[in-house]
Amino acid sequence: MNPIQFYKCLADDTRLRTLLLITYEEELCVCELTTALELSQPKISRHLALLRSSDLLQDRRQGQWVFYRINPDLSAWARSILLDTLKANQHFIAENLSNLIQMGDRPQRTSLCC
Amino acid sequence: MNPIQFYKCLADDTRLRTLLLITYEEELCVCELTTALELSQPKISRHLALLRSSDLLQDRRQGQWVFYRINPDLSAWARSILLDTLKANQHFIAENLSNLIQMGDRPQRTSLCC
DNA sequence: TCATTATATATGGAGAGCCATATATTAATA
DNA sequence: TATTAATATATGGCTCTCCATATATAATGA
Repeated sequence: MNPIQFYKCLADDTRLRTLLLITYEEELCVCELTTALELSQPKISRHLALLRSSDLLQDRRQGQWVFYRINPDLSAWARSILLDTLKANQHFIAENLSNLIQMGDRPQRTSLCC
Repeated sequence: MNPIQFYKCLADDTRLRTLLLITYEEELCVCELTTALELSQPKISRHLALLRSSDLLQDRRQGQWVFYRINPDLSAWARSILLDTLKANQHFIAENLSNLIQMGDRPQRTSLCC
């Protein structure tokens, strides 16, 4: 992971919040992110596309929903930095997490095992 | 330290190299940076001014030279991220460090103590 | 099964604002 | 006067955003 490209991804409000929320929640779909961030769906989708094409995020479709998670192949140091940033800045996404918790009708994840 | 502002500072080639070089060398002056990065002096100065006004760097004048170092009041998490980024990306600044080592007439630091 | 409609997500194109750079000049120190 | 560094200005390019539209899946009814 090229550090410049990595930090360009983190240097935008929408993208950093998205990355920290996904780091915290492990996996989120587009409609959950639009609710948490209170932003339009095309805007979210655009930034998700950038994060996907930069190999920071991985997506999987489940029915009508597309879920995003941190790319498991992302460099260890980059993953560490996301975690450290989250730990030191939990207040930064507090309101977004609150929006998420209050959201009704969150899509069910199909369990990946068992 | 606001994480967005912090990552905007890191999301530029000149600035990230500057920050990592200073993290490694502890303190560098503008003319050393121009040699290490092979860039024009106004370009370096402009980025240094941004890093200073964002409270990532601290400057001190010694004679005709101005030395920059990481602001000791920078948040611990932000300093950690600079260190971790350096550790994981030493190759990224290898050529710049090599330029610095080969530089003749590097200004003498007056020792701060003793 | 087929057609229709609704929901979820992605993308093309255009406009606006921001940022990095180059050049020229000024300031400060020796 | 020479060296080092900072700043002012103009310009080009990039990126964020918005709107409209396209695509994909699901649900409903005939």
